[in-house]
Amino acid sequence: MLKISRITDYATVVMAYLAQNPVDIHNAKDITTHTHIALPTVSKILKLLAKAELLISHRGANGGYSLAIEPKKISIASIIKAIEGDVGLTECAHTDSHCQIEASCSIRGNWRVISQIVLNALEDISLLEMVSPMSTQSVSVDKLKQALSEMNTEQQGLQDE
Amino acid sequence: MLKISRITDYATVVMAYLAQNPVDIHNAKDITTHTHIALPTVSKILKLLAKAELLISHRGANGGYSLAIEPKKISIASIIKAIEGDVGLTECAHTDSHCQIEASCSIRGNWRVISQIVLNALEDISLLEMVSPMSTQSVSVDKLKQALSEMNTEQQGLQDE
DNA sequence: TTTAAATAGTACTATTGCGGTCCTAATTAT
DNA sequence: ATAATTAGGACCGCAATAGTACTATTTAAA
Ligand code: FES
Ligand code: FES
Repeated sequence: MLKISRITDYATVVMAYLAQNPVDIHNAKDITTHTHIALPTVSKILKLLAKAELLISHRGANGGYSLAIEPKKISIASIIKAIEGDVGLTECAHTDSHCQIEASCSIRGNWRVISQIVLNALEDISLLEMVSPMSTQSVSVDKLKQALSEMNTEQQGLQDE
Repeated sequence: MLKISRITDYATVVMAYLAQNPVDIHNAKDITTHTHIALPTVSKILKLLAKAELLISHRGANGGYSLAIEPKKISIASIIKAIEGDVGLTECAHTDSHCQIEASCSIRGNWRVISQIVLNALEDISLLEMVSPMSTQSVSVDKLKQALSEMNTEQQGLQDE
């Protein structure tokens, strides 16, 4: 259903929590108690985030994790990528796809473009924004829509030539 | 991995095929042979699309399906919705969510907003565009990105007040 | 130097969701 | 009447995912 896996969702929760104290080091247990996500799950998430270099891990006693860069510079897209690997909206859009109907499919390329558009949208939302509440009926959406329709008409022109 | 289910992907293929002959009535068998998607699967997809009123079904002998409205007016988002029901990027973003950490989760609202943004992007891509090839490195992406970053800085302002 | 606290890495299981199939009823042109 | 179709479910098996557990490694502190 065009959705992100739950673990990824949890990852954003964890990151959001850490973003509230960007400097401090938090260990897994601490994060568990504050986010109410099961300890093993938190642990798993933290490892993935560290591997993706969004977090810095501090091993040994008094260890834990801290943000690698400031919340403003961390995009939602980067968190998603950290957990889910490379993202494509459709199965077939991936490079190594072996879709059965691939031969007679004319829209694969287009899905790639669309994936990019969505990714770009997520790339431009930072963790910082995630922490503070967004305005639900923000002007932004209208603005976005306008930009998109402009882009569409332009493309239309390209296609017609 | 932030992906659309394969059936939805197939649905776009079916719709794209129909869009090439917007007037004609095609039955399931015809569509199967042209798209190379298995017959039962095609059948299933067609039913869903008809239920969502994207297609008109003609029952009985010589029956089949035809587009309910012109390709230009059919958005990718509407196709996705037809197959996958209401869309939300995260599990919890749905109304009837019973996420365990719901109580202590501060970002649920924001995920709703983000879902909306993505949806809007898909809302503005029509089936017509899906049929003709999009330019892969289109100017549009840059334009979109620009619009988004503008929107971000504006929001930043809102938050700081 | 020893101990305890913490992460790294990996392997495992259970469950859910999804893709795909099939069957019966209802409808309609011939 | 008959044949061709869609409507609407029920159904199953697989694969991906969520969640757990265990061992090795690292490091601060006693
Ligand atoms: S649907 Fe698989 S390649 Fe187009
Ligand atoms: S993660 Fe479920 S409500 Fe926020």
